[in-house]
Amino acid sequence: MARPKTLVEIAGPTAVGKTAISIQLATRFKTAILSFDSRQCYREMNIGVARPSETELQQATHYFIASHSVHTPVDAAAYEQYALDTLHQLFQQHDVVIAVGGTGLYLKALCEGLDAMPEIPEATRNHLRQQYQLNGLPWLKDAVQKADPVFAADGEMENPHRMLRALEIVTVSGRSIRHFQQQQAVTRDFSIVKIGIELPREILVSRIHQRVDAMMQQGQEQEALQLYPHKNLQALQTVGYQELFDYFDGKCTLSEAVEQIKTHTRQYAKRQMTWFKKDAQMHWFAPTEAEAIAHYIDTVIS
RNA sequence: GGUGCGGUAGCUCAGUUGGUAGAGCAAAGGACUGAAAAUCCUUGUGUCGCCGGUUCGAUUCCGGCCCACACCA
Repeated sequence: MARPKTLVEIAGPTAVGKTAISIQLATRFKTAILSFDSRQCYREMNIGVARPSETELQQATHYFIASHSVHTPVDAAAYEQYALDTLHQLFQQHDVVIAVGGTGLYLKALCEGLDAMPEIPEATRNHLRQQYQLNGLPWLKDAVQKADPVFAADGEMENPHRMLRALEIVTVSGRSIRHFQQQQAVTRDFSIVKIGIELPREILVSRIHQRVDAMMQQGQEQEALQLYPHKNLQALQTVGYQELFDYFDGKCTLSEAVEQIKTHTRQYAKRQMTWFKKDAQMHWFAPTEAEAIAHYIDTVIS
């Protein structure tokens, strides 16, 4: 009989100290780490997304870190598939696997699954986005109103991403996106322990500021410059890059760009906390409590 | 020292032909099933620089003062 398998996930805002804890836990449980970070998976991005260092990567086997290219972007559904495949393999050798990251939607996809949706051909997606670029929000509202009145009735009709998604689905399938969104969480064949890492806001803010300054010292400007030709790629709609692209475009000074990076990182951390705090299953710890977390995991899995 | 321009929300500013004021950004809270480090929603009382005068009423008009910037000496 197979032994029970457990996924221990470590969630929290950027710069809170998740990487160090996850490596300590992976070492302690002699296991591997699966990331759920939507940006550290791209090999072209390193400094700006605070990817774990080479030294850190050698201390534990990491998955979904520098595993993809910005030219073949990952989305939440692709992540779910990748993560489940990876876990299937890892659970052959380990009873516990550590997941760590800050992307709420990816964590949700991993824990609860996403409903199956029709595939959207590239051509359709590009066409609709182009129409929106050309004609703006009024056109998009009108198009959604006509094509998917069900979504238009209760959907976010000021949110271009959501409207474009609804429009893609109805264009391809002829049915409302609501038809596919069953919202029924799937049951995984492993159990899940949710750990949240948090710090008082002022402390997190000062850590964020320090980290941004450190990134600049490590050569983030150069890293961004190399990616500047690809600034419109989806993967590069990322804090720490867009602000420097604005600087390269002459829209602001370098120090203004750095201030913007700090501000946007603070705002991002706040959104992450909003997402994770509403999860009642999350057990919260400080980043200094690796031992307490390990004990907690022991009591849960035994 | 003189002249000019300004001093309004944490910041940048708008405005009130006299009835105590509003945008953007920031901040705070929230949403979020294939772009998610994305995208979107909600929230604006602040001695309107200080002191006087006129007025039923001044942030708004008048006088003085202080401060900042620019130019002239």
